[in-house]
Amino acid sequence: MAEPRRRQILDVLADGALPVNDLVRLLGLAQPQVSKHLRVLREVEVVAVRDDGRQRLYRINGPALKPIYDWVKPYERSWSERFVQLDLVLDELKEKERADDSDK
Amino acid sequence: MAEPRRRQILDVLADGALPVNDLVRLLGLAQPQVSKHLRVLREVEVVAVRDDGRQRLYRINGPALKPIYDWVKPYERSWSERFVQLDLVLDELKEKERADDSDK
DNA sequence: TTGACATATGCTGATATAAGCATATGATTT
DNA sequence: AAATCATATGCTTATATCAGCATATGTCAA
Repeated sequence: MAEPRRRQILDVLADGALPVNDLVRLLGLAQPQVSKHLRVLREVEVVAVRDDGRQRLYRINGPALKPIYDWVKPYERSWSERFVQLDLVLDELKEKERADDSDK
Repeated sequence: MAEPRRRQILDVLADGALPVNDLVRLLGLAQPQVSKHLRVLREVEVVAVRDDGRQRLYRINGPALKPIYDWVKPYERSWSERFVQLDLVLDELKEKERADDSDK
């Protein structure tokens, strides 16, 4: 899922479920490649399939993304505006301190 | 960052900045490996360094994780309790429907 | 400045992963 | 049943990535 093509596939699927061939068209990749990437995504369960006649509709499986969310969430704090500003100030102070030290 | 060792490093750093050798001890990896992983993490800016005497203190750079957060956040909805329950019900209905169809 | 400590980099071999092509499987229409 | 459409899989080659070892760079202490 670090692979850019996978991200791309997921981004496209974000707008809703799609059959494989639509993905092929939208991404400009060869069909086998797309199927293989989908296989990987399926195995990690970040994507789900539903058979629809001769097509197979792929959609994003939201819940599978929860672990990622949980992992990143604690850091949300560190980029919320107020804290970013505060960190900048602290960094500046730290720099100043270093400068003072080397003056000694 | 898909690499488990990187995740491990980040998890350890989550508790605060650490010098390389502490990471080596905590992770049980060889020092060069750790340095290399840190290099990668540094390049992606998901980690920041501060020189401290002969040590180099590494810490997590929260803001670099924001893009991941932003990407995953839209799906938060899909695993929040109410919706998960709803989805389960819908899936069951769908199954039932399939069963009925094959009875025909 | 020499020695010891902390960290980084270069190189090699092993392993994983993707692309590309051919082809298999499975469902649908006639 | 045959032809056709949609998707999946097998195989090969090219490329990326990691571990491990040796060694380089930079910093502090005596």
